[in-house]
Amino acid sequence: MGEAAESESSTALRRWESPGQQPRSHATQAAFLDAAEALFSSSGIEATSVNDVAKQARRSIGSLYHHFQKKEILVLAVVDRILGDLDRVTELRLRPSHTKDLGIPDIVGDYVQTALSIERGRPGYKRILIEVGLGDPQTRSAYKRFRQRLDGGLIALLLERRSEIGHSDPEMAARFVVDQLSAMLWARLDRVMTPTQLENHGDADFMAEALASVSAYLKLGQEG
Amino acid sequence: MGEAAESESSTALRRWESPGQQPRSHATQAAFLDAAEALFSSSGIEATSVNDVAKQARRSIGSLYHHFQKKEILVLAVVDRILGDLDRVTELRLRPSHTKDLGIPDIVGDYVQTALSIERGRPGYKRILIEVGLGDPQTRSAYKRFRQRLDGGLIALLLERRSEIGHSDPEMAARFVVDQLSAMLWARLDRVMTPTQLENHGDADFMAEALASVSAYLKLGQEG
DNA sequence: ATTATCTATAGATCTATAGATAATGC
DNA sequence: ATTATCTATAGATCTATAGATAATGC
Repeated sequence: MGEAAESESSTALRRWESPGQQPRSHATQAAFLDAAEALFSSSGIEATSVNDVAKQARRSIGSLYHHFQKKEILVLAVVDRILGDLDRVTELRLRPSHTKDLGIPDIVGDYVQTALSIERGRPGYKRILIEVGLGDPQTRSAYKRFRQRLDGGLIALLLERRSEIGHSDPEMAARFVVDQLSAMLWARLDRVMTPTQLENHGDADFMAEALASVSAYLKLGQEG
Repeated sequence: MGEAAESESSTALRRWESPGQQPRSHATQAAFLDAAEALFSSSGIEATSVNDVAKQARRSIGSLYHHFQKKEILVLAVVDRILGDLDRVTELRLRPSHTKDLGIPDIVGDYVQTALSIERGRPGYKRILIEVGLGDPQTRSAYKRFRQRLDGGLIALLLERRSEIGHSDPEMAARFVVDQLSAMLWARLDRVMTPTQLENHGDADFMAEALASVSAYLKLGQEG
């Protein structure tokens, strides 16, 4: 639990950070961030007024503006907190100690389960990232950096096990597989606007078919 | 070419439809719809004011409200037009005459190409459907009906060729494949917030790998 | 003395309407 | 006579600030 550990690898941006000398500041800021994140993810950012946020946080609008100079800065603070949390979770999962001695199916299974648990633990966070990212290049690239670390990490793990892969172009095949998995996960977890044909099947069925697909496409266990 | 044809199969809702007795009404309404769709898809609906729409359409705000009683009704009209157009395109593609004598790889290739051309011909339409759908169950179910017709159509075509499929559960496998393809297409076409590992590869590479994956997973040509 | 919080409100949108003017079609 | 369009603006938000009051920490 070294606090310094996150400083290097974080894709978060920390574009707000008020001086905040009194301890109660942290509780208040957290209350505003919690309220904002909840309202933003359920109703959208533009549809949420700063007064809604203050009301939900049981604080005044004046206090909100004392901590966050503009609505935009509150929004970016919410985004930063989300990206920072995601970084921390994925950093743990990608540690070599977690993955050594595992074959490709286990690695892929772990990736799928991590993704499912992240999304279910924080439903709607992507809605926020999308709404902000559409207008803010910095958020877009911060999110891309996060995805690149996560997906790039999985690709590296797959290519460390290239002896298991029978596909004639393992580099491209690994990238294709990562695209395929993350796209399907996104679709499966967005229950609002992306209907899927397998939504009546449980995670176990989904996972089994995903592994079968990856295994067949990569030609696992048949050296090329 | 057969105006009555669309009435039965359309998932569109036609919830606005002003009387519009004068011919010029149609041109004006189209100008408002064009302007609204363009602004909504690039800036978002909430961020676009009705005044922006009127300005872009080179008409007055009063005229806009003469044709569309509220902003909400303008929004729903834009959505209806999109869904109606999508219905028409996919209806053509799913005609039996287009698909007979084709094997599964050709069918899948055709599906992928149709999807790519739809999205590229109308970039950003999904942003509108998502923003409206998040708040409006009717739009959500209309879009789901459209997707169900399209994906269900592809599944039916695959299952008509079940003798080509070696997978032990062809029904589930067909559904999985459709989910997989549409998820990847969505990800590939959303260049804003969904980074992909294959974005530097052209459509030909993407298509080749997608077909290879489908073929390997379904075990095409190896009777189960 | 400094930081945090609150109430009240100024000022900037944005939606929607009223009412006058112009174009269309019987 | 009816339909379509325009200008001007009322009324409802919503963001952000001013200025007073309360809590904290040296």
